[in-house]
Amino acid sequence: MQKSMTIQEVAQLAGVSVATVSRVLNESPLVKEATRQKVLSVIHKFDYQPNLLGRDLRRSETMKVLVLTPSLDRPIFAEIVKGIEDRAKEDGYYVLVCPTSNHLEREKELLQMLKNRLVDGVITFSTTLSEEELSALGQKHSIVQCCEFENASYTCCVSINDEQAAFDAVSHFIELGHQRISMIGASTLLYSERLREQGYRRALTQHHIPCREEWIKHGGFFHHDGEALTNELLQLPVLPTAIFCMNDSLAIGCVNAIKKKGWSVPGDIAVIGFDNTHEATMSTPALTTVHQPKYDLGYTAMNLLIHNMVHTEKKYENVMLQHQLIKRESTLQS
Amino acid sequence: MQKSMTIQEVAQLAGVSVATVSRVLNESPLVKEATRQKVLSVIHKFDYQPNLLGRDLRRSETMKVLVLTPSLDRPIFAEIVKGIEDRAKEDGYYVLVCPTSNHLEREKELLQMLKNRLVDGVITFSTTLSEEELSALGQKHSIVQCCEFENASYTCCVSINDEQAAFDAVSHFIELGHQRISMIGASTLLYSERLREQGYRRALTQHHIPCREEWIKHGGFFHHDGEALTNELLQLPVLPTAIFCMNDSLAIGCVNAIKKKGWSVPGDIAVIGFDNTHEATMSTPALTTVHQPKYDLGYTAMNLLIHNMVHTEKKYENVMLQHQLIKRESTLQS
DNA sequence: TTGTAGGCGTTATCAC
DNA sequence: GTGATAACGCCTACAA
Repeated sequence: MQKSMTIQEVAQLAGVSVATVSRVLNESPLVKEATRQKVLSVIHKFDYQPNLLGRDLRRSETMKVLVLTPSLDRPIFAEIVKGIEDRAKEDGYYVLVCPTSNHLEREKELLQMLKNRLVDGVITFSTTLSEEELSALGQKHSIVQCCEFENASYTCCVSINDEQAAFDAVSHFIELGHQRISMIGASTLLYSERLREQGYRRALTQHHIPCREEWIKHGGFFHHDGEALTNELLQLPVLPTAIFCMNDSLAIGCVNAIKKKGWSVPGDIAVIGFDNTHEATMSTPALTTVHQPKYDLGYTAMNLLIHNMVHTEKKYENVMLQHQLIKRESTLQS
Repeated sequence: MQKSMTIQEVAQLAGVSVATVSRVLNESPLVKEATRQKVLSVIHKFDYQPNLLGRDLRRSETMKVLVLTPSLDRPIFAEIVKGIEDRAKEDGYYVLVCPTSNHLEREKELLQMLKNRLVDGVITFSTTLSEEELSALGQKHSIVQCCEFENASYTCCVSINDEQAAFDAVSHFIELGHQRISMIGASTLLYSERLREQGYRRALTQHHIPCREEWIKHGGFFHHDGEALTNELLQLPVLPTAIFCMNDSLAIGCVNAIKKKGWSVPGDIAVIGFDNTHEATMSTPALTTVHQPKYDLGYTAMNLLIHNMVHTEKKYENVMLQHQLIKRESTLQS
């Protein structure tokens, strides 16, 4: 990059001081209209672009927010990020998305940006940080966890009530007469998934249905994981008649595995997904699934983050938004 | 944020000058091991974190690269970004992903970060900028277009040969005996898509098959777009026996629409997709599709970008990587 | 209403 | 080897 114009040169060319140029740049009302025009004309003539590094350093804020996402190809994130961005725009923040691949080292590198004052705050979907690390970070900096979280003090979180959502889904199966209900998920490391498993167990217990450990499987986030896990289930001596999946991608893979065996959904086995992404309606049969208010989750998370970035006394709170069970063909009473 | 430790305070506590601390920070070899240890012990004791805004300002480089993507929920981008990130890591660059929603205004806001020296370079998938704007920008700054591009001077681009790729796909249909071949895509505004349409027409012409304009449809990127477009096709008086789709999501929607009408793929209508994302193998039938070397595209794009960020004499070149037609069930000879 | 000047936190060029 | 010190580009009291 060749060296570019500075506020000094603009000042000189306009015959005013740098302070005045700065005032014009920041739309200060205490600049005479005539000088303002003079300065603006120079700015436009030479297409002067302020170097915001100078401003950021001086103000010690960057108006940038980092969004840490495990991966870029999970459909649920796209809409959450929309919510984040819309709220960010209201206050002029930049939103920067960085995938971590769920890799601890990578995540720490990215979190360095916060410590190094390169960004003002972070929203994270699922962290690999320990409770202590997160608490320590949360005391000094602004961090909000979204959807998925590590339960720690000095920490903010916006999510749905995962336990209840799973309870609702499994209860729906039970109401339809199912007794042999399986559950497949991505990873037991996820707090949200442990909560959902609790909800799953509570629903079964409440209806005096015994819980079979071999019907609970974990293995990944994607289509092929759902297919693989379901294939494992389908080799069991006693087969489930219903499968509760931790996200819609898994559910699609699950449905596929069942169909490949020549069985039908929901005729032979019913399926419920999670998230209500657009995948859910593209599947045949369309998926019954737990709707997460994705846009609102993002918007709310950013809202909380902005509060904490702006005020010195942070609030550390867990916000829960409403979920909803969307009933579609994959659990239709036959 | 409470005011945090600076290099000055570290210097004082360690009983050395700021210059020495800076040297330690930057791993300069000309520091005596003893003083190095003294400084490091202070740094660790107080968990000093350098404010990189100061460094960036001083060095006038940020080691940050912006990736502009139309949306976050297009599976092809995830893997391209992996390639970008891996190359970036080799030279210590941060990669920041920002969705533009294909919205010109948003894109310009983001591009401001480049002009304002908040990032050192940009990789963009599809821009809404005009040829002139892009050329102007490309002269002063480092920009690489990836996969999708606006054909302008002072511009870099990494992609496959879209025209030839489409030609290959359609030729495959023709070899299988198809004569009534349709094509559905996202938007005629995309340069890549116009190229692919040329390839489509060339293949037909070369085999003396007339081109029917009503068999070419455009309307969006996603499943539901593919379904809607296919439904339009299926209402035509003369139906195609093969449909070439501009991406795998469209193809999945296309297959779905056909199956919902009670027809079979490839029995009644054969389908080819584009990109070879993981969706392609999850569909039933699995999709024949044009493979793009996604990771390599990203890696190569970042490589070129780094060259241009580092050297003052930029190279403006268009790199084409190899595509490949992957044959699967959706075009299987019945 | 405008200008002067100090400082944001760091690096880099000198001397010593 | 190490230490002053002048930038980097901008903002903002304070003075005028």
